[in-house]
Amino acid sequence: MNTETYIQFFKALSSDTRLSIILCLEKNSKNVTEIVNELKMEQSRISHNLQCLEKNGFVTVKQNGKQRIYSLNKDTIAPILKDTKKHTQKYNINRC
Amino acid sequence: MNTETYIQFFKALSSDTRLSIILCLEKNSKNVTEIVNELKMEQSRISHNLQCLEKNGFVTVKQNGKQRIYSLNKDTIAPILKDTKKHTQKYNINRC
DNA sequence: TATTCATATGATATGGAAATCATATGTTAT
DNA sequence: ATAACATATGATTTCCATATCATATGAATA
Repeated sequence: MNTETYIQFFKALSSDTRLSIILCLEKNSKNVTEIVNELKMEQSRISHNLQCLEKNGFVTVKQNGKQRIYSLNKDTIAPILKDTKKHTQKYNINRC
Repeated sequence: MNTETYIQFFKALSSDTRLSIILCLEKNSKNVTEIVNELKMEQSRISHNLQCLEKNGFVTVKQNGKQRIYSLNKDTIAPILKDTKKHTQKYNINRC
C-alpha cells in the first residue's frame, strides 16, 4: 500500500465540512436539504463534499423521489472515530 | 468531542511527508539524519513535520548524544492503519 | 409542458498549509 | 574555545484544497 492511498483516505476525513456531515449522519440517514439545514452550510458546498465522501466509500446514496438519502458507512467510520477518541483522550492535539 | 479535534488528528495523518515518516518508523526508531536519507527529503522539512507529529502524540523523541531518536506511537498508529487498509481493500479511494 | 423543488456540476477565486531558504541552537570532539 | 556535526526554528513563498458563484440536471406536480 502506497502513501497516496492513505493520504486520500485521511484527507477525506480532515475537513470541517466533511466531518460535520459524517457526525450529522451518525444517528440516521438524511437527504441533502436536511443536512444543509442542520449544518447551516451552502447547498453546493454540502453536495460537493458529499460527492467526495461517496466516491471514497464513506457514505452511500439512495434515491427517493426527488430526494437523495445519504447514509453513513458505519463499518468504516465507527472504528476510526473510536481509535481517534482513544488517542485524543491520552494526548493533546494541536494545530501544526 | 468537537470536529476541530478530529480535523487536526486527521490532518496530521494526511500529508505525504508525515505519512512517509510514519511508515519509515514502522519497523524501528530512527534519528533525523536517517529519516532524511531514507526519504530523500530536506532536513528542515523532516524536522518541521516531526515537530507536528510529536506535538500530537504520534511519535516520541529520545536524545542520544547529538542525535534525536524518533519512535512511532504504535498504540495509535497500528489500529488506524489497520482500519484504513480494511476500508481501502473494499472501496476505491479517489482524489476529491 | 411549464413550473417548482431537490440536487449536482463546472469554473473561478481565495485562504491556509506546507516547502523552501536562511539561520539559530545544541552537542560533542579537537 | 573553536570547529564540525545534528537538529530545530523563523520567515517567506508557493501551491493546492475548498468555498463560492453561477448554472445545469433531474424528478414530481399542477
